[in-house]
Amino acid sequence: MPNITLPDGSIRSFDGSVDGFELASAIGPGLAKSAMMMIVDGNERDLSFRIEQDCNVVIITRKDAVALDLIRHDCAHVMAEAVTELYPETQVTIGPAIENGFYYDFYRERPFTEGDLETIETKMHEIIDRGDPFEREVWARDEAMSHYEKIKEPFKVELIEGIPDDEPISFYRQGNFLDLCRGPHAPSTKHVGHAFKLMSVAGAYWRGDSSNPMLQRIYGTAWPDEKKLKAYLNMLEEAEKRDHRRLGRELDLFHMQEEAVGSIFWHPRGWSLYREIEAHVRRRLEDGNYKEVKTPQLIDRSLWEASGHWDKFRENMFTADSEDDRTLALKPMNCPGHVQIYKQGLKSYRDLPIRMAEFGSCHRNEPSGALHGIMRVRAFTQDDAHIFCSEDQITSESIIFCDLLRKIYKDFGFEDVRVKFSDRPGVRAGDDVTWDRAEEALKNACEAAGLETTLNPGEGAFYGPKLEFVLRDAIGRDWQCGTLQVDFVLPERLDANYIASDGSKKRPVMLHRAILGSMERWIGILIEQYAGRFPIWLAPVQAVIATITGDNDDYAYKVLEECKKVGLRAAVDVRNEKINYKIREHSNAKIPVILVVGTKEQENETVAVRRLGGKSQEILALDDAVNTLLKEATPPS
RNA sequence: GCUGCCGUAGCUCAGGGGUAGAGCACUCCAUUGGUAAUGGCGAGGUCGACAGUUCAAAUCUGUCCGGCAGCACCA
Repeated sequence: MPNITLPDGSIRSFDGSVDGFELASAIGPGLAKSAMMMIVDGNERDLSFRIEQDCNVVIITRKDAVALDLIRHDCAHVMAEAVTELYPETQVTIGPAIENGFYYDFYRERPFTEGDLETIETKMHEIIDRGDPFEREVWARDEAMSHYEKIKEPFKVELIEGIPDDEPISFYRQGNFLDLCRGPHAPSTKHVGHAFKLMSVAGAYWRGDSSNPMLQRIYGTAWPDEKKLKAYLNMLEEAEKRDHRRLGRELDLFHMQEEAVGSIFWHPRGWSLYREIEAHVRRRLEDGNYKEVKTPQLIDRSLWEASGHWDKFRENMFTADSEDDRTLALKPMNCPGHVQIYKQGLKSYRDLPIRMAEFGSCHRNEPSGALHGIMRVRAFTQDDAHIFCSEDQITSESIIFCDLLRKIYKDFGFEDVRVKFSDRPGVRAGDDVTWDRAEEALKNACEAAGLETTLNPGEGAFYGPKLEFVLRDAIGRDWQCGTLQVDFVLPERLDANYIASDGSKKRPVMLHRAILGSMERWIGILIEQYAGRFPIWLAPVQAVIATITGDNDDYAYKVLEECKKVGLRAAVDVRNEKINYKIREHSNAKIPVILVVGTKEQENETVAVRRLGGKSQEILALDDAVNTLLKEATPPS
């Protein structure tokens, strides 16, 4: 005799057990038709689930946000059915819903081709139109095992082995397709709808482990309706236009070429951007009482052995031989070098904290498949710093750091940053007591700094826990930029110490920290963030002076001189082209300001100020215009 | 690194066993024009590299290099 409480607070009573279909029908025929699944006391259930006891129930229709994952997961099953129908030799493995869609991993000898995707898609539409119901079955463990052993699907056997004993082993059947699955699913394949598209095929290791066999992953996207699908595909197209690799070329910022894979050739405009960013961070660091240093590129392997990098990082290091038979390594990190500076002379507790910064040029031999534009390269510059402090300074230094980081992110237009807290990994240095202290200190700092973090379990560095500050690029990929890492190990390995107030010798703690992460990655993110339309203080060319006719050339050069005198980055365009042509070209080049000078302006010593994207113009006296621009071009204070 | 796809002019792309194509960009000429493309002429390519098949390879095959997507790895 269940009494069922609905989201509006009303209660429905039934004489006997009731399933979701019956419940939805009792509420209304419209709901019965559009119902996809239900949530019973917080648990997602199929509509066919029988309710025996009093509970709270929410009926989910395709309009509900949670239905999105359901549709995508259903769609993955439909895809798996299509694939097994078309290519019976294929083994299915797993197929979850993900952000924006779903995927399914298959195992087969011959990989899928792009052409196969179309075939599969057609078959999927067919299956959806067939509208077979998704039917849940619960099997005994040994039955399930022997089923998959019999049909020779070792991946599924492995999955069953991983299901805890107290969990039911459920299958879902639709038509002739049967799949091990936790569920829930919509009532039938018809409920998936036709607003989906298969996007790509790629290899993916079984269980995400590169020592396992590689599966064939098909990615798809699925939405409640056609309109949302179109909007998503549109968004992808728009995102492609702000891809930093494309804008880097279009705006003449940098290029890369085969002879220097993973390294960047910065063009004048890109380098201007780079220098402006560096200068700004440098100002902020000076305000934050950091001292900037510079350490060697090539360092003898003995130091890397002592620091532990030779052991842990050897594969990623470039080496070179010197004439006296030494093996030198291009630095992949700056920390050992900074410790060397710290160790020059005795340090007292009174010297701490020491905040040592470097725009450290690092080389890492990244796997070729990891390289990505200027976001992931082999030669990059970290806005690195190490804070040498005592253990009881960890929290306060972390808070100061988080404030600085947020200030700098805000300067560059990033207000919302996701922060991951990575705690102790399985393989680590240092004892558990030390780890407890380090994690505690970092946690306290996050709280005090008002940072919301998500836990990234087991992903800390081997020497300590870390915070990762993550930004997202135009095509939805996440990139770690800033980081804060607590390290008790390196000072020990490299024998750094200080004299405490009681006269004893103590180990300092090292906080490894970066804000931008790498200049290169940061610029990549920045290009995409602004879609190439940089704020005027960062813009490589802040203003172009464009003439109407050749008679205005002299005056144009005079305007240029005035701009340059106050430090504005300006250029003239005295080409024999119409003003329309010049406007269009400099607008496409995303120059923030165009100063048009014609005979009228020349006679009155004025300029016509036209801003990027603006429709109108403003006539200003030359002095006023220069002063206004100068003010706007001042970096954030 | 692994799997798949791709590589033709500076860019975007067509073509495809027998003399290499377009648009934009570039050069030069004419045009001196008021807020997102003035008109015309011209130049520009060992068709990623190397091997093989063939009378003949940009085209077919193989190997390598590089790029792209994903996986793995990571700032």
